[in-house]
Formats: sequence, C-alpha cells, structure tokens
Amino acid sequence: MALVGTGDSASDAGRSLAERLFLILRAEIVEGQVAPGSKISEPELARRFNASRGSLREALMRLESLGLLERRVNVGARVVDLSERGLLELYDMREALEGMACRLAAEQRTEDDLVELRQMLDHHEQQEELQAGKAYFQPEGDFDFHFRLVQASKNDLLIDTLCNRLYYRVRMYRYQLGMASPRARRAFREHSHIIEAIEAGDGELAELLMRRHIRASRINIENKLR
Amino acid sequence: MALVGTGDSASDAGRSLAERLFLILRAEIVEGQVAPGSKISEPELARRFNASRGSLREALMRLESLGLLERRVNVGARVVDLSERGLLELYDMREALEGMACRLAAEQRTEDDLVELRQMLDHHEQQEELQAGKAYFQPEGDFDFHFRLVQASKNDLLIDTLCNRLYYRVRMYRYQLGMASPRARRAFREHSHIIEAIEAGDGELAELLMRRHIRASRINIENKLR
DNA sequence: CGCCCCTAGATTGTCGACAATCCTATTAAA
DNA sequence: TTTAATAGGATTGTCGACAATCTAGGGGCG
Repeated sequence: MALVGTGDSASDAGRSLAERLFLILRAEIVEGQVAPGSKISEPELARRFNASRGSLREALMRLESLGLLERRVNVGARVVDLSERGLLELYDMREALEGMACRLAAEQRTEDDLVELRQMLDHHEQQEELQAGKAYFQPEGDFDFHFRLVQASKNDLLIDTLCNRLYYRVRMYRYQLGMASPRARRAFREHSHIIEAIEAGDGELAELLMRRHIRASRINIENKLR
Repeated sequence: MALVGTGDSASDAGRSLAERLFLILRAEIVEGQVAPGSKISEPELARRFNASRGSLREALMRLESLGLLERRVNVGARVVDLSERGLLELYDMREALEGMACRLAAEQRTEDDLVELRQMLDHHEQQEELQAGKAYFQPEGDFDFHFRLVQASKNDLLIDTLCNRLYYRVRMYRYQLGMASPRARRAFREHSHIIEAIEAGDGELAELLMRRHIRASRINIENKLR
C-alpha cells in the first residue's frame, strides 16, 4: 500500500520498506534536496511516503548510524550540519584508511583488480582529453576509482567503513560545495602512479602515494575555502 | 513498566528504553554471555526485558550498526561470528586509524592530555610492578590508554569510529580468546615511547611508533593462534 | 519592562496486534 | 532410500493508537 516502490522495480526485490525509505532519503540528503541542518519531521515524512512511522524511524536510525542524521531523545532528528572542521576530519580519516587500503591492495592484488583499475584509468583519460581540463564528470569518476581501489584491499571492515560510512558524507560535501575540481589533470597522474605501485606490489609506496594524493586534495580544498 | 532500569539509577536518566536495552545487550555480547554466531530471538528477548518488540528492535539495529549483530530481512539477527580473518582486519584498521590519531594528538596536544596520559602510564607501571608481569588488569588498562590517546586527537569522527565502532569488537575478541597478554612489560615501554613523541610534538614519529606497537600486538596474536 | 511560570499543541517513545515471510517436519512420489 | 512438495508453526515486517516529553506562546509577578 506504500507509495515507495510501487513501480516494483527489480532493485526493490527482497528489500524491506524501511530499507527502501533509507535508500531514498540517503540520496536526498547526499544530493542536498534536504538542506543540511534542517529538522526531520517523522509524521510529515510518514505521510509523504504513505508509510507508518515505525518503518520510517528504522530508516532514520540507519541514516543516523551513517552519520547523515543526528537524533536526540525526545527532540527528533536533524540533517547533519556541514562544517569546515567536519570536512577536514573526513580528509584525515581518508588519508589513514585509503592509505592502508592501498598498502593492502598492493599486497593482496589479483589480476582482475589490476585489469579493472587500468581500464578505469584509461576511461578517465579519454574523458579528460575530450573535456580538456573541465572534467565535469571527473568527480564521480574520481569516486569510481577510489571505490574500486578500496575493494581491492579485500578488507571487508575497511571497505564498509570507507564505502558505506565515509563516502556518502564526502559526496554530501561535494554537492554542497560544488563539484568543480581544478586538479583533474594532476589527480589523474597521481592515480596513475598509485596503480603502478600496486602493480609492482610495493605496498609501502602505494600507501605513501595515496596519502600524498589525499593530502594534496585536502590542501586544494583548504585554499578554496578562504 | 519495563524491568530495565527500574532501579532508576542515575545512568538511566534521559535515556530511552531502547538505548538502555542497547547498552545491556552490547555488554552481554562483548563479554560473551551471548555466544558469537548465536541467533537472537526478538520475542524471547522482549519477554525477558518486559519490553515491546519495537523498542527491542531499535536496540538490535543499533547493535547491527556497531557490527556486533548481523541482520537479514525476514530471517532475523545473529551475533557476529568471530574469525581469524575478522581479527586481522581489525588490526589493520587500528594500525591506520590509531597511527593517525597519534599524529593528530602530537599536533593538537593540550597540557591536560599530556598530564592525564602520564598519570595513566605511571598508574600502569605501579600495577605492573606489583603483579610482576602477570598483569591481569593490563588488558583493560591497555584499553584505557588507547582510549584516552584517541581522545587527544580531537577528531570526533576518528574518535567515534575507534571508540564506538571498533573497540567493542576488539574487546569481544579479547574476551573470547582470553585476556592474558604476555607482552605487558614490552607494551608498557612502547606506550611510554609513544607518549614521549607526543610530548615532543613529533607527529610523524608518534604515528610510526603506534603503528609498530599495534603491528607487534598483531604478530603476537598471530603466533598465539597457531 | 523584563523574567519566570504555566498551559496548549505537537512531536517523540512505546506498545500490542495483524499480515507477510521463512523454517521445519511430514508425506508422497520417483 | 532419496528427493521434492506441502502444510504447520513460529518469526519478522508493518501498522495505528496511546502515553510521556518537549517547544512555543500567553499571563502573572517582581
């Protein structure tokens, strides 16, 4: 009876109503359709999706555990506030975790990992040449790259932490701050060097290069904010 | 009407029933009173605590987001299974994150941080001398140390990830594998060196030492498992 | 005029019941 | 004997309603 998923699309199969609400709301928050810091009204959202408050609350709690919502007892839920400090905290986390992911990827790499990462890199190079440095699609491409690379670490806990817990917040910041990245050309070269280190099985170098890559991106953002 | 918290203890003030259930169950899982891999029955637990299934489900979902439970739709929740692989994954995460925490702590340190860490270290030394290497209480003391050190990083995201997300699982493994640690004396010296680096404001060294410290502990565990 | 208390409205927390789904044991057929 | 289908029982997902708590606005007091 719920409005959500009446299209009965394949992606809804085996998913509970609460989970579908969670996916919808996550996208809306990440893409900024719900303003950061704004209050979430349970009755209002429940009416909007034609769902019970119970199912909605489950979705809200999942969003809280992702760090996209903040809930306080007897008060309610708010979308997280974006702050410069929060963004820099994210970068420190990414530097540590993606650095480790690169080290592990270099040690645990399979042929499939290398092939797919290479393909992705080539694809980005094509796009980048076509767009001569503008690189409108680069941000999402950048995500694909980091996402795929983290998978290659084979550490499920690390993968979950980065891909399910941190990246959605990173994307939220990108949507809010605008997606333009003047580092496209340079970022591409850095990606390329990281892959080379992983191909060579040099975990220490791969970690070092990734940490520099993320720190460079952080400095780029810091300059932009002033 | 619920059994939980009828003592009306101060710690229950301002906490919802679901949150108290969460705290109780978390302790029981971490300490092994509920066996790893065992199934969780919602009706059974609800009867035991004299609470509704709704409140209990909220507690279960929080446990899931901590990685202590695994829930599958229309099937139910199970306590996570402990595995050698899972333990090693935890160590890789800790190496990356606590290393970063040390670097940040060295850069952001306050006088309070240094004083408290020193006191803790002295306290451990006393205990350790008294017990001549046996160090029954060392595991929890070790936790106090790492816990306090992470706080000094001042990175809320990092603090939350380590203290609320990873450490409970680490403690779960320790309870399950037995708490004895033959590294007490050596671990103490390593802690001491880490503090010195933080006092000196040498972030790079502090990170390096912490990563070695955790890796040594990992190797110690690996040897024990064979 | 400013501050505090109190009432009214709305929102959140909690509960019990119904419907949908899954697991198990039994039965029948190959 | 083994396999597959099926019915029964139990468990999970979802819902609407009630009780507890918070927030906002008005009135009284210093």
